[in-house]
Amino acid sequence: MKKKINEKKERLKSFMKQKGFKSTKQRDIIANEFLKTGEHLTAEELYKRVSEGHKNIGFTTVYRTLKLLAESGLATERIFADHLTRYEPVSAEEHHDHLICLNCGAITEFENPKLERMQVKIASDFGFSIVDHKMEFYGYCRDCNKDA
Amino acid sequence: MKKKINEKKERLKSFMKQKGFKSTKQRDIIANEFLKTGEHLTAEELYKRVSEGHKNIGFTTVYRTLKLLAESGLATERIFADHLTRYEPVSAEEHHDHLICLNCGAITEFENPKLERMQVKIASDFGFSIVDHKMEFYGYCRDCNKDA
DNA sequence: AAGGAAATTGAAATTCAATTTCATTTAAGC
DNA sequence: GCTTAAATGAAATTGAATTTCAATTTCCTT
Repeated sequence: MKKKINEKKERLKSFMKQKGFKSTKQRDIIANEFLKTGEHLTAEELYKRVSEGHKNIGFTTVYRTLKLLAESGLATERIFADHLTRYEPVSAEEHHDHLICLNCGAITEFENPKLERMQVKIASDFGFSIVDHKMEFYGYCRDCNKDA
Repeated sequence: MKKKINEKKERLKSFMKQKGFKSTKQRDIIANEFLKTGEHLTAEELYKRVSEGHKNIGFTTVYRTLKLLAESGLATERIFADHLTRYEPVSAEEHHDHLICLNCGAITEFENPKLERMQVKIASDFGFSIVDHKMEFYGYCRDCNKDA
């Protein structure tokens, strides 16, 4: 797990070098916290986490670092039904989709190759070539079903 | 087709009565244009259409009428990758999904019962009960593929 | 049909996340 | 160490979405 994060940090470093971007303390701290956390965070949420330990890091820098991570391919921007922009570390794994609990807000990821294949087929039947897709289920998770 | 629209207008009327809302010229005109158009329109777009023939109708009223239509179950709010809120008349048909062209912006609808069933099954494997779901394909449509 | 309470309208103001600006600070090649 | 181009962060700006409020309209009651 730690290995993977270091791998990603290396990838970020080389991307930045190639683009002529500088490596800074702030970016290191922010990227580290983001990759470590591995959740669907808004810039605001990541800012809160980061600034707990580092009161001198500004929101703008967190925001821009997330954009940078997205540009370098280490993060993906996602917008769910609450309209907020969230960021998620990109894994080497397959494309995945999301289950979103309307009660507790938990976001669960899943992947299903069979579903993926079906999607590609449907699209091609329309003469449509897929670049990306998005699929979200909204409902109630196991825990919240239990409580009800 | 015209029948369906009238049916919907009836539905709207009874919803409004029940809720104690008043029927006005503006609402009639806006709802009519919206139901007639049947596309994925933003409030801004619908406002432009409506105000061509009725220069005295304000944007706010269009906006509020769309919200009202959504409340009454005659429209659905949708947000695609451009982050704008669009409204779409609700049809009696099955749930449907969207193909969105990254070049020309065309939004094509499709439905696939087999896919739906698969989705329900996947969700239930996670102990998840689905209330709603959203699926969007981003890519290039037949026409734009041709041009390239 | 007139009166009046309550809802509607629409221009303007406000909100709020997202993004940009700009003066100051910092990183990294020479 | 010096230089300069990029990075930082507080504050300002943007733009869609939403709310406010005075004037208007609907519709219920008489």
